Amino acid sequence: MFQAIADPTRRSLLQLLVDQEIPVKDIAGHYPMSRTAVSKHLRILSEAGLVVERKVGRETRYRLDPEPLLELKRWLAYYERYWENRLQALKRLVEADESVHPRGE
Amino acid sequence: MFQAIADPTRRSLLQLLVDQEIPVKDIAGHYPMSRTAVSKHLRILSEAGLVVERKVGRETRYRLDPEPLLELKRWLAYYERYWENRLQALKRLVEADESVHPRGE
DNA sequence: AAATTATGAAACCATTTGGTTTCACTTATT
DNA sequence: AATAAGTGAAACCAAATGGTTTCATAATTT
Repeated sequence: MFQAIADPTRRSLLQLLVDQEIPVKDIAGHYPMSRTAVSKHLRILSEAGLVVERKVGRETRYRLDPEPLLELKRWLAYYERYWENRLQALKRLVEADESVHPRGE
Repeated sequence: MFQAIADPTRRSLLQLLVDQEIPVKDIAGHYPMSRTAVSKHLRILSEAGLVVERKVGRETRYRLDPEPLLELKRWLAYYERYWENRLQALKRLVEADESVHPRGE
């Protein structure tokens, strides 16, 4: 999953597929690379579960499945409190300084 | 940044440096690879701003700087509403089903 | 039935990545 | 002053990555 979203093209694909189901040909139209290359990116996203494919006639349509991003959210939540600590420490510094140099002085 | 956290060793390093400042030698002790390899991972994290280095005598100590993860949080927030939509859709389905098969039946 | 369209698989290629070993350099320690 | 310790830079290597082109196959259109 982390690997899947590491590539900028793939992140762009996720955004494109956010609430539409699009066939490979049309997806590829948005990118400067070959259709095959796009197809390979889609496969990687699919293996990460970030995208769902559905065959309709001779085309394969893809759409976003954001569910695996929950893992990322959990991972991130772990660090969130640390940067909150940092921000709070900063805030305390600012406030301490204000008691010495009150606003409007 | 996305690239930096794509590697499992580097994610592990972030966790290790969460609230300690540790010299390279000690960091490397936690990993099966060479000190040089760990050092290269640390450099990548450092370039992404996820880690801060400080030279103390002959050693270089590292600690986490979670600030760049804010970008990840923002990226994630964009998709958050989509999976919330999905969860709500699921919830509606379950509730609709319960009106047909009430609980305790 | 023949031609066209949409696609993935395969073979290939250059570059990046994650690792190694060796070496030089700076900072302790004895 | 000599030795040891902590580190990064450099050269090197195998494997992974992101791309290409070509080909086979299945579905659609004519």
